[in-house]
Amino acid sequence: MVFYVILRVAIPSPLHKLFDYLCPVELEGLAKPGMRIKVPFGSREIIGIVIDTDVHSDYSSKQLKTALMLLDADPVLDATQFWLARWAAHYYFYPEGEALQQALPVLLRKGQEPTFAHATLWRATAHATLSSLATSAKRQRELLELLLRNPQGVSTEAIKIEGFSTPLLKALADKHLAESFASHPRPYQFATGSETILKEAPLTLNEEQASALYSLLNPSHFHTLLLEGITGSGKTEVYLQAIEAILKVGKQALILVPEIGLTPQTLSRFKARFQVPVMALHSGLTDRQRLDAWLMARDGSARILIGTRSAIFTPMKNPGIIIVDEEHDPSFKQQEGFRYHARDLAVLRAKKEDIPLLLTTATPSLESLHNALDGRYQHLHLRQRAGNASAPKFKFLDIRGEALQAGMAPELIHHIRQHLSAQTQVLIFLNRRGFSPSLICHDCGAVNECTRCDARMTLHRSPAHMHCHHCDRQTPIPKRCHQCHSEDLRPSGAGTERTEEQLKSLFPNIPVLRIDRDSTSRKHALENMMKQIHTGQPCIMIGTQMLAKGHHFPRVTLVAVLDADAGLFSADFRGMEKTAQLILQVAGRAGRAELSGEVLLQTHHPDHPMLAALVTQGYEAFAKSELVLRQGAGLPPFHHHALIRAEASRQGWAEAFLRSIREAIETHLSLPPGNHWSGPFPSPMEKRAGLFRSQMLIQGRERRHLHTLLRMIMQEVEHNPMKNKVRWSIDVDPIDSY
DNA sequence: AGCACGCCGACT
DNA sequence: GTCGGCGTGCTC
Ligand SMILES: [Zn+2]
Ligand SMILES: [Zn+2]
Repeated sequence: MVFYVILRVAIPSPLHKLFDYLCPVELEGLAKPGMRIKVPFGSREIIGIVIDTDVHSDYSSKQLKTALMLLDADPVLDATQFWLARWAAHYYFYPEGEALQQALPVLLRKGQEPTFAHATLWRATAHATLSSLATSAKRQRELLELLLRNPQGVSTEAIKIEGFSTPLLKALADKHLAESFASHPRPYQFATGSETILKEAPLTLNEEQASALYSLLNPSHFHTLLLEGITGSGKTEVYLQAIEAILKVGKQALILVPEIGLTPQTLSRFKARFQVPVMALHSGLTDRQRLDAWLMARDGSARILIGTRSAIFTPMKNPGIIIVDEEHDPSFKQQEGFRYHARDLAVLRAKKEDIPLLLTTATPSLESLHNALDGRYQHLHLRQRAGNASAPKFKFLDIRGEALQAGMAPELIHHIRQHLSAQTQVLIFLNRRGFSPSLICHDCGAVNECTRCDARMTLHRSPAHMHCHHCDRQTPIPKRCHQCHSEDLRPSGAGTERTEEQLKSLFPNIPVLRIDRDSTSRKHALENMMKQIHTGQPCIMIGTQMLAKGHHFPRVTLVAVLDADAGLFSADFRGMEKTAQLILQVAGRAGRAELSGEVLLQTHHPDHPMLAALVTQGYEAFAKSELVLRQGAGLPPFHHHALIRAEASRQGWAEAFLRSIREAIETHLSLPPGNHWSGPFPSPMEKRAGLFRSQMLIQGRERRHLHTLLRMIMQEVEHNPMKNKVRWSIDVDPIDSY
């Protein structure tokens, strides 16, 4: 009898299973979990990840194919990554092979070696000293310093990342102070022990900051600190100093920031403070740059790693701390495919690696607040504004019965005029792009709708076209009504373009800057507008969420929110929370330093209890009463949600599919306790991008029982004859219900 | 998701 | 006749 060694392999395919292969004799003893392996799969050969070696298979050795080759001598995925990606795959019901794949840089998925690009390295020549350069040659001296600190060589790439230009390097080379040599090891390395960490001195902490820093670093083991502080309260300084402390003991820091938060300004803040290699992991990197960054993180040479959602899977050799900045930001939850929440995975990872986790925000998510109130997180506040700046004054502008001009009440326009004449800047927030959200026939009332979605087309003027924001369909602006052929088509409602136009005509001598995705899509457009704003001259900014995140406007004294009612009566139970967070975030742009700010909220509901609580008692009071409502209604974070979505090309198919799943389970199986199942019902926007959508919601009192039910659903889908006619997905802990 | 296999319409 | 349309089924 022959014994075969059998390998269990995760294959990147949408199938929710693992696959077994015979281990070729020459690979016996070599294959380890976390290694890439090439295997035959159907008619092709693909790269999978070894999950387990020497397993028992339900398939006979005759049915099993033989694995082809190992791609790694050591696991590419370290133990933490391997565990985290698999844990997330199970928790979010995503195929393990796909999840593991997403934890790897693209080049490794394609089978490339986990090595740095062949690079030209630079080092100082044997006789080079700083005194060989004139004191006036500041940048050259800095570059030479860098080279002197790294006698083993620095790659051209790393020199550029540090902000030195090629001519600068050439100047040193011409003076025979620097020389190049070929190699392909890591492009960057600091000798441990002798490294300089800081480039600039840290600021002095106030008492609250100092105690937050202390709580974060003590103990140095796993614990989660939720640090709540308004803009300008110095949260960043706290974590910069926490990073400094962990760098001093030779460890690395991982910082997650929201999708629009990874700006050059954010990065320069770190680079200005720290001497050590800072790596940004963002969508602008080439596959090669991403792999190099990943490798530098893994071998410990990159000390500070800043990235968006997917950076949670970046390996670290010496993990010291994880920081999730703006922890409430929805971009930490992936909205399609592998629907993980990076903040939640950060908790898991920090626990696994036994390091502190810092969550910072001005407006905690109710999930995090709930965890803090339950004692799972420490919760500290920074209540003092830096430089003793006074908090902005909030005021409701009751717009009931008011005649609005492009979304603005006369009193608002009056306020804008006042602030501008005081030579300060005004920021207007309207979370709606385009000129107008609908185009209506004045004679018959017909609305211009998207043919592929249950939604109105948005009118854009620059450039002029109709645009569906749900499926991206674009058409010319119609000249006549499609129903009655009238030519009297009128835009109804205001978007940023329309408000911009109105402001320009009201204030012809004042620059009006529109900041939204459309106006900033051209390269440097945003940068140029920011430059103009930072001259400090009076101006009006009108924009969407883009304005609310990341940017600081010290000369702004008036912030106006045109539609504070946006989330008030939304079908989504998180609407109120999202609106409150946005309002406070926008308000945080006003009145820094010596100028005090004013925040005007245009609303039809100045007496709405939640809105009033937010404005008069602050976010925390608001959030606590919102938590009470959630608890009463059995909503998250008290109960847990999972949303089963389905879509199909024909109306009714998606719903029929979901219904048959539900019926099959309810008639043949006994349900785990504590779950409340609702639906299927049509999605809030039933038709979108030409597909008809339906969904079911499951609310579970206990996670394990909810997951048991979800596993039953997975099983049932496998055998369901309609599964190929629909696209479907499970969303665990969904953050919206579209 | 890929990819092959297979069974009908319309093109050289 | 055969090229290709995409429905159906399978991947250890
Ligand atoms: Zn009409
Ligand atoms: Zn559409």
